[in-house]
Amino acid sequence: MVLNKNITSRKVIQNLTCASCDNSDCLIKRNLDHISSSYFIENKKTLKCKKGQQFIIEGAAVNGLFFVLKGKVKVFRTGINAKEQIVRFAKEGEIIGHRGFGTEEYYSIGAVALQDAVLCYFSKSDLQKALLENPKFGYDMMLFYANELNRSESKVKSISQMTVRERVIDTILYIHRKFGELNGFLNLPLSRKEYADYAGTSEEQVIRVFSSLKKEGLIIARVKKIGIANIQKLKNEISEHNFYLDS
DNA sequence: TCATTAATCGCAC
DNA sequence: GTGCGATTAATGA
Repeated sequence: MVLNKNITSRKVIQNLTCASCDNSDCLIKRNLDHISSSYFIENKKTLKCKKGQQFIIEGAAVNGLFFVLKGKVKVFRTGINAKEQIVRFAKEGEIIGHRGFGTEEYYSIGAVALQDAVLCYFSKSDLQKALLENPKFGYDMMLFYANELNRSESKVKSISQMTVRERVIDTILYIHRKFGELNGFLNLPLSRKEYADYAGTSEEQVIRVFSSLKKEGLIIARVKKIGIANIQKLKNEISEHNFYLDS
């Protein structure tokens, strides 16, 4: 585990306001017109996170939530034998730590930046007020929760019913859907271990599946850069499970 | 360059 | 399918 390296010092930047932010994927930004309480926006903090830095620690007290302004993040849970289960990956505009909202007192997940990231942080009480005062905002938030729940439910199914090979393919397709491609490679470099942690298998299995997929000409793998050579064939392999619905 | 870290592969269970 | 350990490749100081 390489986790506990960089969990200190979160840098706070002051000069970023929601009004000047251009992140149209952000739930807050999208609802800025509906949010009347200005204190809510004023109290937000913007943090910079370096690559590999952990900004949510499992078991820490929940005081608010994070929105990803820039960068990519992985969210995970530590299981027995310190095994990491990656719950999801998040990109710009997504909420992190949302399950801690409401009645939960402690984070049940950890989160680390996969690349240099900028995060917006809102306190729980401010957010609560804003949600109560703005139905449209609350509704958007609810849609987000519904989506997350749906995805997490399909994930349970995939882990219990798919073979290792299918799960790895599913993971590749998930990354592809979510982060897209750049120069023919998935736009998110991940280690084999991270693929394994998401797919619920071991690093070795991922390597094995990758090399057979490579031989079959379905993917291209150059170290951390993974490219999809034949997306249709990959989709076909897991089509009977209907898993490419999730986000 | 050298040291560290990640990726592979073979092999036993 | 799983997991250890040796080997090799890649990356970073």
